[in-house]
Amino acid sequence: MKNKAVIDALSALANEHRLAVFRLLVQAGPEGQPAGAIAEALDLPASSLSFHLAHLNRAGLITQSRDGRSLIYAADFTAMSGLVGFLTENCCGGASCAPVVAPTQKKRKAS
Amino acid sequence: MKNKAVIDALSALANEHRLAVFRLLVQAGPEGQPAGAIAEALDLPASSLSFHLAHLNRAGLITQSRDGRSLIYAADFTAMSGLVGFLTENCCGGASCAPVVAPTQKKRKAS
DNA sequence: CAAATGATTCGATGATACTGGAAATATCGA
DNA sequence: TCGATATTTCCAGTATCATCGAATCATTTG
Repeated sequence: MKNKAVIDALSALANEHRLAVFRLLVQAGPEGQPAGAIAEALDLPASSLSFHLAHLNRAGLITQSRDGRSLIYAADFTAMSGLVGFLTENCCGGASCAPVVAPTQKKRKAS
Repeated sequence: MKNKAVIDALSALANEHRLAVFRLLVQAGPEGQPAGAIAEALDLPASSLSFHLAHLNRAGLITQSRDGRSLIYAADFTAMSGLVGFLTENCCGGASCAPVVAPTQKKRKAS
């Protein structure tokens, strides 16, 4: 994964709404969701959502396909794993990060 | 890791210079590097670098400590692993991402 | 074709981020 | 204390990002 691609992906996810969209699509699985459903679930104006979807799409984190009038968006797991791979490569690859990742199972309800 | 913290970390890394700084510090290891050395290595004006270091520090990705006149910055591996943990939790936790992460080893240290 | 529907693009506005020189702060050594 | 060194803070100017209503585009249906 190129440096530029990593930055694009990071800045795409570095936004409240886009992170929410992405998580929603990850949960929705490979079948994805139409834009309208996302807008309703996240309570976002259509034009705003479209802006964010385009951003995520440009960054390669989600894919777009048409089904009739609806545009279906789905998370691109390959890109996601590439990003995580890049981060772990630069963090855990050499050092003390890896062992810390696993125990992150605790479900805390911090505000 | 809270949602807000994740966004802070992502947006901190979503910048060419800050990502470079962070990678440099990761490579530098727990001992870190003084601001001046970072500025020279990355060829950044002191005031610009200071801005970025403050940003990374606010996001919890790096730590600051003083050694004489020098301020030493070091990567915070815990925060980093928290971020990676969050991302994998939302990606690989449920699906097909995990298997892709592991094989990302071209040059690996003795296991 | 025309109407209805799902979604994008346009455009103006406000907010936030980045940059880097100059001035200020902190520390060390003589 | 003075001067040199390491960094930060201040400030302004510039650039980029986010918002969302209105207009537009694409598709289906009658």
